[in-house]
Amino acid sequence: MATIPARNDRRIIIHLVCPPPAGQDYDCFYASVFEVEQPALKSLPLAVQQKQIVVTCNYEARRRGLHKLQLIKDAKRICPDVVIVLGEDLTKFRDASKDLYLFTRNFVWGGRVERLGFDEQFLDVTDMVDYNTGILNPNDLSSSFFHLDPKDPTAGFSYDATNFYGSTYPSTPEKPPKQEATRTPLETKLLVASHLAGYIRSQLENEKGYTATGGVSTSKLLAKLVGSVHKPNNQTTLLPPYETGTDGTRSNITQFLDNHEIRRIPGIGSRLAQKLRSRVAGESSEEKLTVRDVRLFPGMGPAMMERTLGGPGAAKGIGMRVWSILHGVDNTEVSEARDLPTQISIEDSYGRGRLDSIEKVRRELIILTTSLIRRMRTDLLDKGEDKMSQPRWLAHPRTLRLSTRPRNGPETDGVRTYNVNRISRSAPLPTFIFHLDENVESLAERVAQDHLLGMFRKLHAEKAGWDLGLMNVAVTNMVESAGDQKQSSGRDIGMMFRRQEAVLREWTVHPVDPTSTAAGYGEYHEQNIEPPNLEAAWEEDEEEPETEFFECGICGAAMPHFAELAHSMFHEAGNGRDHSA
DNA sequence: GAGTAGCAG
DNA sequence: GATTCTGCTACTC
Repeated sequence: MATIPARNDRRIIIHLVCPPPAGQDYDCFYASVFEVEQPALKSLPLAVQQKQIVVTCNYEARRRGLHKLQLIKDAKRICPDVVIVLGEDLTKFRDASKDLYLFTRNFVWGGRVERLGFDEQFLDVTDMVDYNTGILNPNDLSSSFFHLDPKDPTAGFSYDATNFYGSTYPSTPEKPPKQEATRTPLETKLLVASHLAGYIRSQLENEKGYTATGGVSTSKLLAKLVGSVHKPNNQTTLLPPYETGTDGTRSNITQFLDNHEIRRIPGIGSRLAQKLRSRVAGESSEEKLTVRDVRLFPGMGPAMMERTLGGPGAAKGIGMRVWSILHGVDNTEVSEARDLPTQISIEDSYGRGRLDSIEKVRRELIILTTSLIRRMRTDLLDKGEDKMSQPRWLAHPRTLRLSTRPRNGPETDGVRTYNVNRISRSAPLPTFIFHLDENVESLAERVAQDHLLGMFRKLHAEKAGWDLGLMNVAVTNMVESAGDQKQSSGRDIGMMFRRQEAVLREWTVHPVDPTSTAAGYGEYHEQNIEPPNLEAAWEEDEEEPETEFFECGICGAAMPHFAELAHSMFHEAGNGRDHSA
């Protein structure tokens, strides 16, 4: 038996899809947003259009034979009375998604909610469930109370802890409800969590008008997969046992995962599935491959997996990672709420002949950049609480990227048949883009004219002959603004110390040790600390920043202004003149 | 840092 | 298979 990493079954994770997918991988979030806006649409066949395509549609449309990624003209032929709404501008969907996310985050201690796309969320509810499992009264399970706030005994909801809320896998309708005494601790926690999932789903429906499918288990992988067992508008909890017993009882995880088609497993995309298929089923097999087929293939293990999936370009440790997920082992954390995106991009696609001259390109670049700057202003700008305070950039992207997709793909390289279809160029983002006193259109024109067009010519050196299917303008390489009082004061003292050390190292001259700079740089990455950020450098375009120095009254050290807060906290924490102490 | 690949909805 | 309009991570150079 090959080794796999131990599964961490101490966590409890809930996965929500909003709204529930109705079929295979069917997401109709966009359609739901329109329905919530205009409830009359619910009973009509509704399709959301982007370009020539139905990107998604509601249940009624689906019932009439429409489906995702269908051509508009086919949709109209099949269902002549279909209501078509335009969904190329994602603003509305982005806003709805954020609203739902902030809503669920209210319930979850520590804000442990991660978003996946617009319509999915992972909730790490370990602490809430542990707390509420601990206070269960075994003598009166049927009238339990779930505490949503340990400091407010009235906050929460009543529930019946003798049974799971919603469905389970395996479903056990024929068996009588188990007595609490016979439940394992894990089973009890999952049961309690199922009621929390049900409560959050009902709140989502009552308060926001969105139905959701839920999955409850101990990892993101399992919660997500089990959530799609009972759809729509239901939830499923993956029941223990999670381990294969010595007495031969089968792990429900293996049971559950084994029948899944390999491609359906999150993390196994089309490329990995293809590689696995050719290893296990031979080169040109059309058959659907299940997790069991792969797992039980003779000689299969982490090593063969690595040989199958590894190679140049592959992620490190891919073999072990995939081998683990086939056994239901996924110890990836639910990432903490992120309040800033790591990149923002705007793209549009173009029909034949729509983008075949530099003048057309220029016009489109201005349009794209206008949207991009608007998005930067809504997503990266802190508007300030009162009218007196100045808006402030929360982050400064440092890189501008232009991507295009030539209509027939780039030069076919003969070996690879599949379409690697985007090409891109990046450059430093001009800092005038952050000017708030200039109007968006004229900023966009400058960016397009003075920066993007040059990048475009690098991508497409030929003066003519190209015909582009897509252009995308992005800002990436986001650097959060440091020195913001609100943010800084929220951090713990340990964070301050590490920041302090990093800041000082950067500003200390080490003439004898040439490795010191590199060592300091490495630390930012290891500890995930931002390098010192010269805020002033971003504010003005051509001018050199004038760094104001602060002199510490305790130790006499001089430092740039941004280090002052960290430095004084260093002393407040009881440190004296001697920094080496 | 630049550019690409592959994952996701 | 790729079609839409994104956004994330991680690789190579």
